[in-house]
Parts: sequence; C-alpha cells; structure tokens
Amino acid sequence: MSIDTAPPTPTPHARHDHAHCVADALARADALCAQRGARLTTLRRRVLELVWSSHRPRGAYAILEDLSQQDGKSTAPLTVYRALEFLVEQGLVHRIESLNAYVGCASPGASHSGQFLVCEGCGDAAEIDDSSIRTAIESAAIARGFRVQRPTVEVRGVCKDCQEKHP
Amino acid sequence: MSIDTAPPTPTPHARHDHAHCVADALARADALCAQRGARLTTLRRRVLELVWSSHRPRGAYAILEDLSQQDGKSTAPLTVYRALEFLVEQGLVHRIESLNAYVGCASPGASHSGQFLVCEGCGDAAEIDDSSIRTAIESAAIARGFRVQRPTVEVRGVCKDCQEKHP
DNA sequence: CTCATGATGTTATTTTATAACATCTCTGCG
DNA sequence: CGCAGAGATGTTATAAAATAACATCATGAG
Repeated sequence: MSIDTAPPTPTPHARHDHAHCVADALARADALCAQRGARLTTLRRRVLELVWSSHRPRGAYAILEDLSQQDGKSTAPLTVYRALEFLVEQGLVHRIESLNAYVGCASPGASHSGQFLVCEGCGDAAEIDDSSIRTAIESAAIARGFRVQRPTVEVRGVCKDCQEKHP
Repeated sequence: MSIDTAPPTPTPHARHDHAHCVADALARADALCAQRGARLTTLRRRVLELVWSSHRPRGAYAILEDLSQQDGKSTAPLTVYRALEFLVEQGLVHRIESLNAYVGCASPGASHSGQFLVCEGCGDAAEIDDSSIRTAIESAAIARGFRVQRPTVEVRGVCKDCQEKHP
C-alpha cells in the first residue's frame, strides 16, 4: 500500500462535512494549546491543517510539498518534521508507524492508546479507542512483567465502505 | 530509541543458550522451507542467521554490514532486502514497523498475529501471541464492519529484567 | 526595551528502501 | 546429459524518510 501523495482531497467515501471536521480539529487544537501554554504557531497550525486535509495518513514529504506549493517556494524537510514533532508531542497528530505517515488525532486531550484501523482500499486510518484492546495488552504485558509505556496497534484490512464497493 | 547497530552479541540479560536458540530457529526454517518447497538458499539462510544474532530487531543495513564484513567485500542493500522479503513472506522473520527493523519469528508456521513487547532498555523485542489481544482487535474491527487482514501490535515499554536493573 | 528562550531557516548528510536491468544457477524435462 | 525457463542474485542508480549542526529570527517575561 502506498501513502497518499495525491492532492489533499477528502476521502472519497467520507460521508461527512470534512471542512467542519477540520475546523473542529483546529479549534480544539487552539483551545488545548492555549490551555497548556503551548505555542501553536502559524506554521504548526498550517501543518496541522494539512495533516487534516484528509483522513488518510500523509507522509512528511507530501505535507512538505503542499506547504511549498502554498508558499510558491521550497521548504526544508526539517521545517515539517519539527512541526510534526510538536504536534505529536501535543497529541494533536498521530504517527502511523507502518506507513511512515501522520494523521490527525480524533480526540486530542483524551486517551491516546494509539489504535488504528487502516484500510488497504481507501487508505483511511480510523482511530479507535477500544478498552478491551487496551486492557488485553496491559494484561498480557503484566503477565510477563513488562511495563507498558506506549502501545501501538495498527490493523491493516478493509473498511466497511470499501468492502461494499468491491463485493 | 535506536536500533541495534552494535556487533551482534546476544542480549545481555538473556539467560538462555543463544547458540541453541539460533540453531533451533535455523533447523525449523530448514524444515519448514523443505516442506513448502521454498528455497532457503545459502544467502537467505545467512541473513536469517544474522537476524537471529540477537533478540533485538536489527536494521537491514546492520545486517548488510555483517554480511559485507563476513565476505570482505561490500554487498548491495537489495541483496539483503530481497532476502528479508523472502524470510518475512515465509513467516521466519517479522518486521518491527516502529523500528524499521527485523527480528526472528519465535514460532514460525504458527499464528503470526504479530504482537511484540519492545523494551526501551535492552532493545529486545519479545514476541507474544496473546489470544485476548487478537480477539479484542477482531471484535473491535467487526463492530465497525472492518475486515482484518494483518494486525500489528508493538508495545513499547520496559521488560522485567530491565526494570530490576534500574529500580 | 532588552534579553533569553524557543521557533524557524539553511545547508548538508544519514538512513531506509526501491527501480531497472544484467547475469547466474538451480530444477525439471526431453 | 544438456537445455530451457524460472527464480535467485549481482550491479548501478535513485528515491524516500529522517536528522545534524549551526545561523537567524520572533516573542514574551522582566
């Protein structure tokens, strides 16, 4: 499966008001950062918006291209990586390890157990926060004397919509 | 956390006969491949052995260096990547997504749900096959109409031995 | 206003992975 | 055996992802 490098159109099968979705995410980010005294600068906010351009995880270099295109001049990779680092630290964005790509966090400020259903069809990464999974991982770890710091769950498969499209 | 690029010494805290561990893995690989008619060539077998040099996931380029050093001449990355691809396909090796590294499979031929406890201390990746985790993921997916193809679970934390060392 | 801290810019480099094509080497079959 | 063809490996080049080191800029506390 390849990472989305296509223009940042919202997910085809997304039957939702994506503009609202993004606006919401940005508003929550503003609120959270204000509350924490974290600096959601113009650049960081722009990168966050670009990450949210769809529900498909986007690679750092795809975001870089968007940024460069918007500005009409080329930007350095570090610029993007630093912004992403900040956003991940603040829990506003998740990194999908198996894709080397980034996706907006569905509920920043909340749990962050980092569970994703990644569709091979449309590329969407649906974030879930399933307590049974969290508990099962914790229990399995405890049974082995392992102290959990950061659980990562990335499930590849096919989402409902894509199954219906290719029956 | 950094990937192991150090010489392939067995894990410090591993209180087991690692030579036996490796010999076992190779023997099982031989048997499995013979049974399947898959060609475990000299190169592939050497790469498998190098992956098994410790229980720490090793990067492709680390393996490449070992290989080059053994032969006294430099080898191309593709050589290693192709061998790894084969080994992963055969389920003899797992790729740890969050580390871009590879580790020997504890029980080839069996389940392969791909669950790992990765220690930040020693770098070891312990493979587990916990049915509660598997079930919980499957249930969560079904509840969302998502068809699971390949679940990936990589839990960062601190293993028992490392906790005892740094109390 | 000033200064210290944190953010961004710039250039270069490292690390990880793949593409395209040539050559070799087994393995089955005549 | 010896040959054909598939699969494995070699070779060269390049793409993709990430970081290092250092300079400059901006912002907010005092």
